[in-house]
Amino acid sequence: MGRTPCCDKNGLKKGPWTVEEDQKLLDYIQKHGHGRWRTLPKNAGLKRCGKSCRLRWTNYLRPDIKRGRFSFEEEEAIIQLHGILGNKWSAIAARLPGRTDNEIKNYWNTRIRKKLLRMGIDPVTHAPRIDLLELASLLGSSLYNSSSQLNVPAGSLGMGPMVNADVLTLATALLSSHYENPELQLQNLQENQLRNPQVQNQFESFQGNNLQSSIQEVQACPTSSATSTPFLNETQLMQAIAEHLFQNPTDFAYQNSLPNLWQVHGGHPSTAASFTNPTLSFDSIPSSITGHQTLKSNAVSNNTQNFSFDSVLSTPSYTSTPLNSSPMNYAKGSTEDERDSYCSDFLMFDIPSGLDVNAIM
DNA sequence: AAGGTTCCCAACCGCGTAGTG
DNA sequence: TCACTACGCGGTTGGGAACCT
Repeated sequence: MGRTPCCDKNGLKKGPWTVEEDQKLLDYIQKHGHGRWRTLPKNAGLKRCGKSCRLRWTNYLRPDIKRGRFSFEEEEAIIQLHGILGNKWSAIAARLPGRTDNEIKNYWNTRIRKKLLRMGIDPVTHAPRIDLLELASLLGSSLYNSSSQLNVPAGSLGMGPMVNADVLTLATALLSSHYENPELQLQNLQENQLRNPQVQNQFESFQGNNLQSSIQEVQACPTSSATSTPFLNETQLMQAIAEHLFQNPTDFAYQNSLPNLWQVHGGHPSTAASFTNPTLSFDSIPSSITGHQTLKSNAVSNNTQNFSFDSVLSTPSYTSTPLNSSPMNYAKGSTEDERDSYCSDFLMFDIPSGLDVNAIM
């Protein structure tokens, strides 16, 4: 019973690989293939366990490994795929030629994750940070309350909504705790929302709209959309979603997210007059890929037989929303860092006007 | 220059699961 | 069906590099 020890016993070596070890492993695999990893080290004359050899090969020695910095396109693809697949690093790596799951995982944890947090995006859900959204919601509702209480028309001063003192106090508290401990703040607010049905609906709505965010990410970044991104065209994106649903048949958030795509075009299927591109529809996804009749039936029930990702991706209405217009673009980064700016361009969310998010961030 | 801190990434660990007898 | 092996995956860690004070 039990698992056989890997490296701990038998005097097997651990830690960094030497050049000699690399050469032995390389030579052996080039001559014989890796075969059984378990027996490889013995045959190759290495004092390593098979697991260590496999890792060294797949993450470093494999000839098709691409080295160096991740390109903009790769980073964009990772974010898109992570929004669909979550922490399925191997699945993400499978769509990024030459990159390993370990490399992508490290890159996510050390760079992208932090970048998203800086931009107010929750790296787990890919939704806007709930704390900031709630603040916006509070300020928005205060507009209504203060208008009635003070009998001052909204925006009558030409500088956005009036905010009462209580809301200002709450906002200050929110923001200060956000700066002190953003992670904890997010957690606390999410817990609060679970006790607050109204906000919970908002939260679930955002979770369910992850895919929508992904679509906006793609379309809102014209220079990096399907035309220039070598990794994720619309078919690949659809396939990734379909695979995700196939593997997670109870993931209602994603099932719901598909019809929610209509909201991109005005919130209702009937308004989607531009959805006429016949080249890619839900019906074009083989059931063998989706494994989910519900995926297709959902689409059909929403009159989406002509639904096309292309139409979503290429529709200019969202891509051209100017900065500082209403609804204002949330998470529009500054220009100080080109990469950040680039990234923030395809992570845009609507926030009521009158809230200076840049000042908060 | 030196010590401390943070960042980054290669490698490890343990679990889940497919395959096999 | 069960026991076991082998592999692959995702989370975590350790140590060197880079940066800061």
